[in-house]
Amino acid sequence: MRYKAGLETRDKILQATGALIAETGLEGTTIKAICGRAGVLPGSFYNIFDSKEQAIITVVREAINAVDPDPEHLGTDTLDDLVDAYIRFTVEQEDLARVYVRMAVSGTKDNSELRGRMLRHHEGRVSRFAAAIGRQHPELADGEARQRAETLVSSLNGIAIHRVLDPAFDVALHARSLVNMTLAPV
Amino acid sequence: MRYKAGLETRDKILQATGALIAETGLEGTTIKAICGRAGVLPGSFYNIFDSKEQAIITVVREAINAVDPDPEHLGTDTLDDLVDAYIRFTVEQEDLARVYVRMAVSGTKDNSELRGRMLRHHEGRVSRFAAAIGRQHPELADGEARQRAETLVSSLNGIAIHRVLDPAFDVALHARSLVNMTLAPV
DNA sequence: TTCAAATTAGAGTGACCACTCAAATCTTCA
DNA sequence: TGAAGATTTGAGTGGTCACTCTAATTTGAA
Repeated sequence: MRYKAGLETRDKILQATGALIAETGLEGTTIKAICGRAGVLPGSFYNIFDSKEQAIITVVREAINAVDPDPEHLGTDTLDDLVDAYIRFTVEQEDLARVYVRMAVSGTKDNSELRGRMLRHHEGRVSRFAAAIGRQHPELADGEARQRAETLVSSLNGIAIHRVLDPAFDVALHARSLVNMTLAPV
Repeated sequence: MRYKAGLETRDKILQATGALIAETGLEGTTIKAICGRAGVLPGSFYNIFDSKEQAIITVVREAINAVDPDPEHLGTDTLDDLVDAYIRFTVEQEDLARVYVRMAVSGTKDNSELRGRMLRHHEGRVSRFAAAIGRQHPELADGEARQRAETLVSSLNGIAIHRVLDPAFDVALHARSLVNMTLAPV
């Protein structure tokens, strides 16, 4: 992918993939549908992406990065910023959020490739949450902040998933409640 | 299904389905595999179940019921009992837990059939959690107990899902921490 | 013993899907 | 401008899958 044409094709494919996920879920997002929508042929698709999965992962990752309150990882984000970004992704991109969850639980228990990647992503998020907690409450031991971050992030995942099931679920309310509990003194 | 033979076939199919889910995940759990393992032919399968999905749902539901601390819904269960049962299902039946989550997030946003059923199930669980919280802390307003139960159950879901991704994740630790936070005074 | 209904047999169906490949064409830069 | 390499073309492949259908067989109540 060194020429302009390749980049344009890539963009068209990613856009078509995102639109299809929103409209038809993962079921409707076939190679044929993606290519048809993007005005591209399967050969071109596979010239750029190794697999359908790779294209989908790219779409999700870019959407997640788009709401990052501190994309450069400068450590300037507060816990509220981080939680906000998380909620925004969940609420504004619910279709992608569903796909994200779905990828996480797909495959067998020893399908380590994708799972490892998601764990690393989760790990990074926990670290940032822990750092933000530490900044806000310096009296907290590092280990304590980290454990609270772990509980918080996993719990937020649960909130997000429930919202995927029930669009009326008040994500913000429960997220706030979790943050308060997390920052409460022992 | 009025004769003994039909019931036996049903059992064989459910057992084979459960075993296949544990061994190969949802991908390997095809009609062909189920029938082969159960020593049954597709015709028999479809004489008893309307679809593959129905058989899988049956397996999951029966496994969840099997760990219910109060199957008769007498209201004798404590919050710890409920959380324990939840954790047990997550840890001991991790393959089924993964399938459970997967079914929840499968399909499109308006695939209301299965989703509605799971929401009702979740709703029932929240009610029992709320009742247990109320029994333990009668000074709490009903609405408050219920909201805490909602946050707790959703958060536990998140914990469970993370455990599905990372078998080393200490579910019990984080669950306990959540319970403590939930029961803490405002 | 009879017979209607339940159950099994098992080959078959049609659809769909992710992905491939070799030839043709285009793009860039030396 | 030439040529190396990037990109497109698009028909094709091999496979899998959930599910169906009709005829044969078995069951159990009357």
